[in-house]
Amino acid sequence: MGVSKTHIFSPTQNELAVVAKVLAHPARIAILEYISRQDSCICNDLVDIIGLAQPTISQHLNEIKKIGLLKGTFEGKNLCYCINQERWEELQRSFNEFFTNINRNCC
Amino acid sequence: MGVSKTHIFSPTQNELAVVAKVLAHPARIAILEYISRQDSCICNDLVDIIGLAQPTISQHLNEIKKIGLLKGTFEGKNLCYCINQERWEELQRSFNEFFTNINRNCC
DNA sequence: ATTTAATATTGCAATATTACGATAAAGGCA
DNA sequence: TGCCTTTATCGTAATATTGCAATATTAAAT
Repeated sequence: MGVSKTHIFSPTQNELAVVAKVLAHPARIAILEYISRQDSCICNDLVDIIGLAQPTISQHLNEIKKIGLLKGTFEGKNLCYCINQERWEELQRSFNEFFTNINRNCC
Repeated sequence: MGVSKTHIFSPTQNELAVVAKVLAHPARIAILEYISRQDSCICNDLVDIIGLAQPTISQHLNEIKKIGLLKGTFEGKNLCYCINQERWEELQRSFNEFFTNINRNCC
């Protein structure tokens, strides 16, 4: 069938999976890393830096935006994307909780 | 084209993305959580617990195994899957490093 | 108002993922 | 040996993802 049966899993499990899916592409990892390295947040050169076509970059940015990780504001003609700090720390906590809650003392 | 252009990204970026992709499905999150809750590591009831067909569970286990997160050993008739503690901690460090290295002081 | 530059959207092709029925393989047990 | 139970693999259908060319949109600049 090809459909994820999300309804049989808990909200927590689904949310973690959704966030992981956004991180599951090197371009999106690279985009996040690049934005974080910028002093200002003008990022209209992502296309040149990453090496993917402009529509593709736009789509990846949209995926990242969907989980609330980007705040976008206009600065003149150009769009300015920044990382949403509160959301970022929230996700960091979620992942860390997931990793530490797993009991590995077996075998 | 539909192909991830992995060659234009760094090994670190690709590796993080590969691991995130494994976590990007609620069934695999649920499987990891279930295995971690077991005292022993006999996990032949995953099919009943998760609610997916046996071949599907087998495939998910295989995805998790591919990134080295599972150690499998035979115990009589049944296969025993356990979490690979060293690998688990390694991935926890990778994710934590990624999350903490991102500079969010902008906007 | 027209041009220019940056980003978004649409449409489509190639490929990947998800899921399961059918079947195979392997070990334990009668 | 033959049967049962458990896990793996194959084949296939449905859907999702990735990527880009073409086009649309938006706002600044001329």
